[in-house]
Amino acid sequence: MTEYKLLTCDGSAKRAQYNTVHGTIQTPVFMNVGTAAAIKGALSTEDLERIGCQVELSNTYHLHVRPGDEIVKKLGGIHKFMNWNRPVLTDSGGFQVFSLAGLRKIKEEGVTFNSHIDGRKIFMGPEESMTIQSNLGSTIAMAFDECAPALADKKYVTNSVDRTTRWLERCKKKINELNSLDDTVNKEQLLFGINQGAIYADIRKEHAKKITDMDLDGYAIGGLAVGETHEQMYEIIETVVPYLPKDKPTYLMGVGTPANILEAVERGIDFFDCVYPSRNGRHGHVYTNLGKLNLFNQRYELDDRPIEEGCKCPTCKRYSRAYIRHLLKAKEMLGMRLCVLHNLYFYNTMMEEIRDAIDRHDFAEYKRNKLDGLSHGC
RNA sequence: GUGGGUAUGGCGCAGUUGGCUAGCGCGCCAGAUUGUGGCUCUGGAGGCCGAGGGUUCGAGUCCCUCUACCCACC
Repeated sequence: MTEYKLLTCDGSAKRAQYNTVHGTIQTPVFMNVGTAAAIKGALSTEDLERIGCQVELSNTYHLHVRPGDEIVKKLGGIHKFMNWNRPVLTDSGGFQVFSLAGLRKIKEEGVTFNSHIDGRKIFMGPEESMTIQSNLGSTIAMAFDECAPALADKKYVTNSVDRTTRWLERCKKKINELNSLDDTVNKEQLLFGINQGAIYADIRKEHAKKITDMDLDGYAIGGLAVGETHEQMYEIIETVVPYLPKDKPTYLMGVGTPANILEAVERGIDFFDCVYPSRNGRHGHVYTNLGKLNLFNQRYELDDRPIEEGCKCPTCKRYSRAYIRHLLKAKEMLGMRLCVLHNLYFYNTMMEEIRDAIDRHDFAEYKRNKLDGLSHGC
């Protein structure tokens, strides 16, 4: 059922089609981030269809603490729960080990957190993460990893990555067991492994080789965009990608700006996700082909133009910068919603343009022109 | 009309027994934010301290007059 069909290559850039039980994903793709089974900013699944969202990303940890993965399972799994029938990728909770630092204790078996909702102690290891993701029934489950800080020293990173590798073996074993159970929501749930190693090329390389040998459904590069420079990030992608299988999807986790995405596609990445379009949208920062605008700025007070002339998103077809600015300043929910709709449409449309450019073997030219426009503010 | 109270940046307030370039919250103007806590953080602009006079080396602080507003009583 699952098949990664490589359609075209343009340099290192890949154009592929990924067939899953929940439908086909055209790559390169940007996954729209809906941590708690919803895109923040009051977007509905109808909205997501309207703005070209192919994959929605959701989060293991967040759904485990609320409403509880058992509840989602009883309600038929995350697709039925959200009323979204296209692919869903669930992040493993591994990143929360890193982002909720201070609230956690890492051991070989797993990690003890304090819930950010009510403070209660939660234990999560590879098996727990896989069980939760299985209960959710997402299309793609992510391995439970540790995202070490970019500035961590080499010794710490070596130990951390070794443990992440052992965790990955446990994830694989567990998901195979879960997929073969009778009452499993999605018996064809896929598992992506995650490459780690901070900014150390040799650790990254070794780790990439090891996880590739484990023959997983896809491969992510994690632990980037967490404090290192853009140049370091691009170098690491160039270091790692050659060691990952060509006939499997690659996923750069948590990245990034439109410019980051263009650079990473050029280096062979298929999947992306980032909170920027939604979080920035909520904060009134909107993307255009001529740079980013901050709609809170006073200069838009009397600006009756759409966010971007010619944009076909639901927001730009009807509403002005001045009106959206007013909504944002008045803290009206509609203000955030209109900005998030526009931003996700912008990202999804950019990915479509990228796919077309690769199809035409014209990616380099497309990228140059796009970056030239974006450089005004992105 | 009488008695009491209050006047400090757009709004709400602090300003100790008079003592260096008058502070705070909100708002405003900008900037951050990369596998999301609708959060948070960082800068910045803006005040002849109601008006006038006086005491003092020195007054937002003390005294006098006036003005505006608030409360009570007539």
